[in-house]
Parts: sequence; C-alpha cells; structure tokens
Amino acid sequence: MTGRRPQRPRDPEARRAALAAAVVEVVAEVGIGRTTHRAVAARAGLPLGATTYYFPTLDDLVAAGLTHATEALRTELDAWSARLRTAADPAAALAGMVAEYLADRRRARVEYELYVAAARDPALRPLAEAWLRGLCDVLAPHAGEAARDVAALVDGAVLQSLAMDTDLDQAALAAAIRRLMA
Amino acid sequence: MTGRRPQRPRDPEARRAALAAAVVEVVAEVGIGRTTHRAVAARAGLPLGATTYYFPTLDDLVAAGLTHATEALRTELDAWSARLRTAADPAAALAGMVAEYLADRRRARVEYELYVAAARDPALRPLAEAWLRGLCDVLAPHAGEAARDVAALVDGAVLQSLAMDTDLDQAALAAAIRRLMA
DNA sequence: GCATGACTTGTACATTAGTACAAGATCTCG
DNA sequence: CGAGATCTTGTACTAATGTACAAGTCATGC
Repeated sequence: MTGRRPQRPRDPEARRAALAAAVVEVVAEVGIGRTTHRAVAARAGLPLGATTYYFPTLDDLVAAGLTHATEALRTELDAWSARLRTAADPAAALAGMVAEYLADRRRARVEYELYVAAARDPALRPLAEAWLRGLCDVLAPHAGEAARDVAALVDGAVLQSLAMDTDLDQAALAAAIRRLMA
Repeated sequence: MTGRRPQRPRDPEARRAALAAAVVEVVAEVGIGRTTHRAVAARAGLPLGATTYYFPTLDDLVAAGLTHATEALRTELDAWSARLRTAADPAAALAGMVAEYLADRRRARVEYELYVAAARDPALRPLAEAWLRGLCDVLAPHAGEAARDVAALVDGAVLQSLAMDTDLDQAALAAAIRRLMA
C-alpha cells in the first residue's frame, strides 16, 4: 500500500530547531523524566531516526530543548528590560509581566522543570543559571542590592501559582516587590 | 543453590511505610518521572511483587511516597512554629531554619519535585497545597498579611539554591523577610 | 486440626524504551 | 557525470518497565 514516505527537502538546521521545539512541548506535557525519543519525534512530525541522527543521546536531545526554551526566555527578558526602563511604577510593571508570562502555563512549567532537574544534574545547571542571572540583570537597575531577593520572590510566586493552578495575585506581588526594593 | 528466600515476619504497615520511604529516596535521586517499581523495591530491600501488592499502580506508589514526605514536613513545620513563637528575631530564626532544612538537599529536592509535578497532575495538587498552607499557617502569626509573600520568597530562595547548588545566603534572606514583614 | 483468607516471593508477559543500522535519496565538488 | 559525504526514513534489537499471577507460607477462627 502506501510505501515509503517520499523524502522531504533537506534542512538540517530546521530539523534541529523542530526537534528542540518539540522537546519543549513534550517536557511541558509529561515532564523531563518521561520525555522519550518517540514522543519528541511524533510531536515534531519526524521519523524516530531523526532524533538520534541529530542528537547522539536522549540527554542531548532534552538538553537541546531546554537550551531552546532558555534562549526564548532570554529574548523575552530583553523585552522586560526595555519595558521596565520606561515604566512609571516598576514594581507594578514587573508584576504585570510576570502575570503575562504565567498566562501560558505550559511554557512556564518548562522553566521550573529545568530548575528541579538542575538540582539533580550538574550538566543542566548552566542553563538554570543563565535564566536566573538574566532575571537578576533585568532587575538590578531598579532593585539594586535587592535584585536577588526580588528574583527569589518572583520565582517562588510563579512556582506556587503553577503548582496550585491558581491565578497570580498581581497586586499583592507588586506590593511585595515594592517592599523589597525600598 | 540458594533456593527461595525464607519469608520475613509479616508486617503490612511496616512494608507500606518502607515502600513509601523508599519512594522518597528514589525520587530524590532520579526524579518522579524516572521512578520505577523496581528501583523502589530494591531501595526498600523488598521483592518487586511487594510494590504492586500494596499499591495497585505506580502512580499510587509514588503518591504514597510523596504523602509520606509531606507528612514528615508537616511535623517539621510544627517544630518551626514552636521555635518561632519564642524567637527574639523571627526573621533571622526563620532564615536559619530554612538553611537547616536545606542542609539535606536530597530531601529538600523532593518537595520541589512535588511542586512541579503538581503543576501537571491535579491529583498531586492537594499534597502541594498542604505544604504551602502549612508554611503560611506557621508564618501568619508573625507575618500577618505578608505570610503568602514570605512563603513565596522562601520557596523561591530554596529552589534557586537547590538549582544552582549554592549555599543559601542566610543573612540576605533574613533581611528580605524582615522587609516583607514590616 | 483445618479451612479460609492474608501476606510473601519469584517469575512471566506484553509493551515500550534507547540506540544501532541498512537502504535510499540528495547534495557537493572534482 | 560520478564518487563520496550527508541526510532521510524505516526497521531491528536488546534491555527495562508496568502489571499479572502462581505457588508457597503464615495467621485466625471454627
């Protein structure tokens, strides 16, 4: 019947990217620990062999996905930085952006998967550090010494909101940020 | 050769507890997603069949372990509560206890595994809520309205410390807590 | 004593997993 | 054009996994 699928045009970079993006989706759905070659391949619409061709091992594949997610966040952080520069009320602006970030819960979960995985696997630590350092850098101009505290507060608030599946209390978060920055 | 292992004395409750405790160990090591019947059984020093005899499915087994961990934390929270009542400087006392809690990183990881898993699986949400509510209840007498903010700060600080594998900056945390409680 | 049920232990089985690889197809470059 | 590298696709193989279950052992109530 339907024989072998005709070959698609070659595009190695696109495949790498598609696989990395698929990893993010799968991780958001089932977590890092249950992410498999096959689930990623299916999500990317690619044959199983593509995963191992581009990434020698499953850990490499997952790491590529997490790197992809962290890079996306990096550009989002730049946007935060720009918006904070012109904000009349930085605390409120930050709380608002956190709420926006949290609106896509699937995506947000991935970053916390990464945090927890980094606690166990040193290889993932640089990725987690990149995100945290990026956040602190964004906060530093407005929070000064308190940047790390604000970062912890934000991470904790997001994590709790994700875990309980409750909406973020934006006003309360803004107020708390303000107190830390004072 | 060595035939069948002689039967050990019966003690269903002890087995349930041993399995739950073993789950906590395994989760701390490999994460919830990579926790298996066999790893738990090996850790508990029990045959594979014991896991499915006492817990119909793997999810039940893992849930029992997480419940076990959460209950242990519950009693630790009571101790926190008592110590806070007589503390001259509640913020410093709290930061100290958080640092102590974080000293056993293996154990601490499990709670954050739970958080992240609860974000995906509603069945685990009550467990995560129990921990968060317990923490807030402990904080409420000293932090009042700010209890939730302090809880978020603490959770964020612990998570970041776990992820980066860095020591908790106890003094900075105490100062931040103080600012939130003011 | 002995039958019934609860518990223990080992093993079996189907499924899914990671990874390797063969066979084409397409590209590059002389 | 043609050889060799690169890429695509499907399949194969072994190990590990969740779960079921048979067989044996112990307790408990008649």
